[in-house]
Amino acid sequence: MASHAAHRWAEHALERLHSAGFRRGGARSAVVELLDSEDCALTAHEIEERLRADGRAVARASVYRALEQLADLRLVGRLDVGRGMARYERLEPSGDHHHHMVCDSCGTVVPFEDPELERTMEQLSRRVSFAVDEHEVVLHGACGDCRA
Amino acid sequence: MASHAAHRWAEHALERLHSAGFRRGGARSAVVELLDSEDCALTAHEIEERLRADGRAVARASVYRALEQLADLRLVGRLDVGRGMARYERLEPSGDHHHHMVCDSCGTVVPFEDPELERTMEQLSRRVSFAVDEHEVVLHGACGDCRA
DNA sequence: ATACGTGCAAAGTATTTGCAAACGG
DNA sequence: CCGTTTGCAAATACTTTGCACGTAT
Repeated sequence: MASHAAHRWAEHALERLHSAGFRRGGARSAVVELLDSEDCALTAHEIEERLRADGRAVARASVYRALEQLADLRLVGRLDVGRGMARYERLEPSGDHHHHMVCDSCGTVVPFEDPELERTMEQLSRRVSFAVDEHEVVLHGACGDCRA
Repeated sequence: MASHAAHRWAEHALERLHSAGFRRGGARSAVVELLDSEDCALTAHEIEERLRADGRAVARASVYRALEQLADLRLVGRLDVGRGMARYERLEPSGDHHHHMVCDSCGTVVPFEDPELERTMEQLSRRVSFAVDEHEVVLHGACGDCRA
């Protein structure tokens, strides 16, 4: 899965955690490694599940704690697609990011990128009264399979 | 507050509920009236609170049940801005809608409209693999007060 | 009169927190 | 060694559900 750029995000993240004064514990590192290997947002439950499947079981509380710390350092993004549970994914230091489509019948979450959308959001951000530092776009609808 | 168009949304909603086979109960009607008088998304808790303040106390469960029914009929929209609780607001039959800016330090939610954004979203919706029937845009950042 | 609607209390789910034991630096 | 990190279990917060009673039609 992790076929992405030069120095993996995991390295960057662990480094940044270290420089922020965090020690290198097993649970947190496992969460970082897992997020590095996934290209789209996972729920805390999915993260716990996959770590257990990989033989690196980590307590649920530790997953949440790691995600909170990572989110505070802006190393991961928290995403809400309206199914009662938050999703988390790594944030590229480059600022590169995607948005999400959610199938309201089966729940599948699919990422998409759109430069035109980014351009519009950029301009919009300058026009509004808030100091915007992040934006989130979610499309709701039916995926290919569910249109049948 | 409710200074909006011709026949109020409340009438439209109650009518539609009726034609969908729902009886005109007190709790649900109170929720409909309240949503009619508010121009932006409220949490279930805020709705319960305001109804109580208005002397029309409604059980929490009834608030949730009413909101679910209204959402199913697409009379209200459910919105998640990432603070652990859902927000609800009326949906105009015309399709007119706004999006939201969330202040990450104080939690304030402020609505905004942007025709250019709508145009972009419209085009984007035709370009993707899903059959999109709704979209949601959330800007995160700092409101005027919190930038101090 | 007969279902549907409502309130209350209890059950669920997702997430957070307290605490003692394990561990990194 | 000492303070951080972790796991476990209990606590919280929001939302849903079961049931008995009230109410609209």
